[in-house]
Amino acid sequence: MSPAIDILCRSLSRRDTLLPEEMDLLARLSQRPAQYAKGAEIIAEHSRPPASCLLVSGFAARAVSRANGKRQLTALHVPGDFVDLHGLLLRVMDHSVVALSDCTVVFVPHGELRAISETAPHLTRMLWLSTTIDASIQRKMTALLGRHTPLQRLGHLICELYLRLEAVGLAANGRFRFPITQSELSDILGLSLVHTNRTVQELRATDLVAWDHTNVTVRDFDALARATGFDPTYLNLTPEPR
Amino acid sequence: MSPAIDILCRSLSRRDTLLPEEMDLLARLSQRPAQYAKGAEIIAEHSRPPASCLLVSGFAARAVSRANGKRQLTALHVPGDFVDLHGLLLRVMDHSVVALSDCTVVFVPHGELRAISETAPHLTRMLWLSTTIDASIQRKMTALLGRHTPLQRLGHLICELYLRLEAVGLAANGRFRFPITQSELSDILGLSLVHTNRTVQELRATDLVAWDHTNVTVRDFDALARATGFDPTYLNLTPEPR
DNA sequence: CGTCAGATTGATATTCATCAAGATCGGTGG
DNA sequence: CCACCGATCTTGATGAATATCAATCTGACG
Repeated sequence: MSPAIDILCRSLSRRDTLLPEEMDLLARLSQRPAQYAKGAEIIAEHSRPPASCLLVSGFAARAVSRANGKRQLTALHVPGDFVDLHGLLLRVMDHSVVALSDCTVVFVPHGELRAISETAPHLTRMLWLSTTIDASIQRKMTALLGRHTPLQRLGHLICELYLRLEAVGLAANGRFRFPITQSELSDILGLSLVHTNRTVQELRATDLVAWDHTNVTVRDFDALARATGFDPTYLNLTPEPR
Repeated sequence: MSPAIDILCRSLSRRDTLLPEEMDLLARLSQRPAQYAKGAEIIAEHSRPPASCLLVSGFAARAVSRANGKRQLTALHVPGDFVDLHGLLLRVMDHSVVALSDCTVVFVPHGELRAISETAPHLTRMLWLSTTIDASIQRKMTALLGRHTPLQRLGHLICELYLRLEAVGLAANGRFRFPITQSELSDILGLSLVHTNRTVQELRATDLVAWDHTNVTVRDFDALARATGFDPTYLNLTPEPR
């Protein structure tokens, strides 16, 4: 099995059992691999992609740019995320997808995904599920931006990322690589660069998290979760019949 | 056909053609009707609903409440919205749904929706689509809270609501009913009540919108859209093969 | 007429953005 | 090896945006 499908299966299997024949269907999908350097645009806003992009390694984000030069990163993606699976249904991209680090992706043609939706109901629901989990995360982001302090937003983001990365085997013992600049972080948190810097320092001062440039170490996950109101329900990391 | 299924079909048909036999499948779904008074909780956070809620009349919202008493309304729902269709896959609610006005809803059992997903691929994609449009709207909300001024958030919300209500026949000639208190509005916009009040006044002062308690009149939609950066792409109101 | 929810206003405190400099660090050419 | 450079991080100072507090106003309704 290709690394791309392997990590996708790992991600989906955390939510419900995938049958061998379902994994097989996934393994037989066409894959057009591609590499993007940090900062590159993977999918352009307003484009009509003919294939969906599965992130295999690196960090990517959905981005909305404004006329005044401001930018909001509305979602952060980790390996195993089927970043624009929804493009299968939405057709026209209402945002762009950018590489926050060097990224490896594969593109899977919409036609073949649609074929799965015609013939494999449970696997279709698993793909549907993956878009609804994305939506759950998005909802949480909305609540964070609306009613949480900068420190809570940042701490919550760290908790979330840790669990998401752990689910695909990319984090353990409280540690994960997070190669992101504070400027990009400010576009996620909806803050100015200066304020983001001060918030990172504030988080460090709590001693709950150590953050040395590209490595984040969560020293006390439970305390961090408590302090930021983190409740992992929305990540749906419990296997359920779907 | 029941009013519930009628309005659902009207909403879906704006996105792609529904075949008569697909409408038929929807019409044969069991419906448990229910009424909720303004302020009532329709679905509780952390519950495991056995059915999904279709909003037939009135306004509802997803709500996330915080320990400190603050509340964020992460999404606004209008008639025709299948408010918690995603509950079919997510199982456990990570937020509550509340009635912002008196509401009529019907509940459709998950078992029957799952049956559709087993036998009617295109209709399944249409339901999937409806959850991804919800997600698009949520993404937009995130961008609004992160990088837009209060006045832009409010104006953008008005533009969006107008088009969504028009799509199901509940708005015309720039007018629609919007029975919401400024306190609730502040929970949508992520602002304090006082600041929300001043923002509403600021919007009125532009003369682009008249707002007399429960009736909103958009005087110049294009100008309002321009001023708030509104681009309707994300609402997917164009029919496409899905 | 009294009451109550919602809208509005003014005053003040806090948070956050912006502006303008430095400091740090890895890489690169001489 | 060293001087330089650009990207990133950090700091201080200032002003604008927003929250909070405390009234007051308004209209619907018993």
